[in-house]
Amino acid sequence: MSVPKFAQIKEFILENIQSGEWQENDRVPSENELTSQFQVSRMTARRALCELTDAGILTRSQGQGTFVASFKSQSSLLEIKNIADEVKARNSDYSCTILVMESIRAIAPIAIALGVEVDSHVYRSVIVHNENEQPLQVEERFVNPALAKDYLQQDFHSLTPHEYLSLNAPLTEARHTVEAIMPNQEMC
Amino acid sequence: MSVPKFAQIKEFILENIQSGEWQENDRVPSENELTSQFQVSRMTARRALCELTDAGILTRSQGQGTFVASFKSQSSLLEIKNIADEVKARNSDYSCTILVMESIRAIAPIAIALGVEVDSHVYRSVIVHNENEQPLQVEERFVNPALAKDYLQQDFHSLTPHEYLSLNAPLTEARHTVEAIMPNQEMC
DNA sequence: CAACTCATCTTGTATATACAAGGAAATTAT
DNA sequence: ATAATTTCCTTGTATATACAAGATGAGTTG
Repeated sequence: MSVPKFAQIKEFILENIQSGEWQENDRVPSENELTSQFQVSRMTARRALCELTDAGILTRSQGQGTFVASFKSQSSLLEIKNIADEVKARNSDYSCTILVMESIRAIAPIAIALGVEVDSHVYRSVIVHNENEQPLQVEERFVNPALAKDYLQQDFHSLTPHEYLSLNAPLTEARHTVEAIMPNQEMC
Repeated sequence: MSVPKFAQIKEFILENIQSGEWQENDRVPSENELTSQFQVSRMTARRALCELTDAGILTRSQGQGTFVASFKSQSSLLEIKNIADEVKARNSDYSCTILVMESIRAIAPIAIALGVEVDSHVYRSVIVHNENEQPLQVEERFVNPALAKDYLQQDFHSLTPHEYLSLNAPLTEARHTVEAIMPNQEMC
């Protein structure tokens, strides 16, 4: 058994998503269906689904099924989730504050780093990560809009769904605070 | 069964780490030991260990055992790992380049955001995340050194251990490139 | 028609079991 | 004494099974 069965099923699912066969929010085969299709036990099919869910590629809902996660709610959420886990392991509590979330014109160095033209529009976010109420990190991010069209919506959406964080509950106790603030007042 | 058994075991392990009872790289109880201590099946004990491993709190090695992960290799690595997963799901390949990794003196707005004094030392990193060779995000990070003493070593170390990424293999195909470059040439 | 119950499908938790494979230490053979 | 083998403990993969719990729709009942 060179490549484990559960990994084969994961590949199968990933390929269907990558090819566009299964779109966002589409339903993917249930545990029982995968059990039949791949001639494996339910636990093995389940493992594939669960690991892809942990990775943020799928979402699951008891009684309903498993679905392709919307790409919007990936990058930032996962990141926050894992930073939260780490902080929790260090016996702390986590929170973050979004200072800035905007679209700006790229100044030269940013444009060069992103490979876009100077003065073209890029997305920018500034987030403060707090540990025990104390600011731990200031994270500034510039995003190439050509490659991530809905970055702004993505992060704005990722704040409202308190549900998502509730799902990953036991370890995650992240708290989101939105404080839309004037841009460009703290950099340069 | 209000709180699942596997979650209780996770809590037990986390508490021992948080209290300092189990230090970094210490060995934690094996699946069989947890099975006896908590009177659960091996699969349940295993689940607790695996989930904490996925969260980056533990590391496992076949034949050796399960150990408390060193905190150094957490935040940045996990983050990279998950961004990599996301990019993979979008049918892309991922790489990142560390442009800057340094200790600087905080200018006013950064100092305020981090709650430290102006001109005091803070850590700063600039990382470019690439998708299909194209720069997707520029991520700049300022870190409060009082709360994360080894941030610089942390990220420098996180580049050499190619092993870590190999472990999380199936989904992760991250590639690290270090290009130590002069600081402060692209911001302001 | 409305409300309720029930069957059914889904995911979630948990167990017992089996074998494979890696690592380390004790045992044995050279 | 050194080298090879064996043994044991560890994690990794996989199965079959059981019951719980959420969601949905069909059917029954009022």
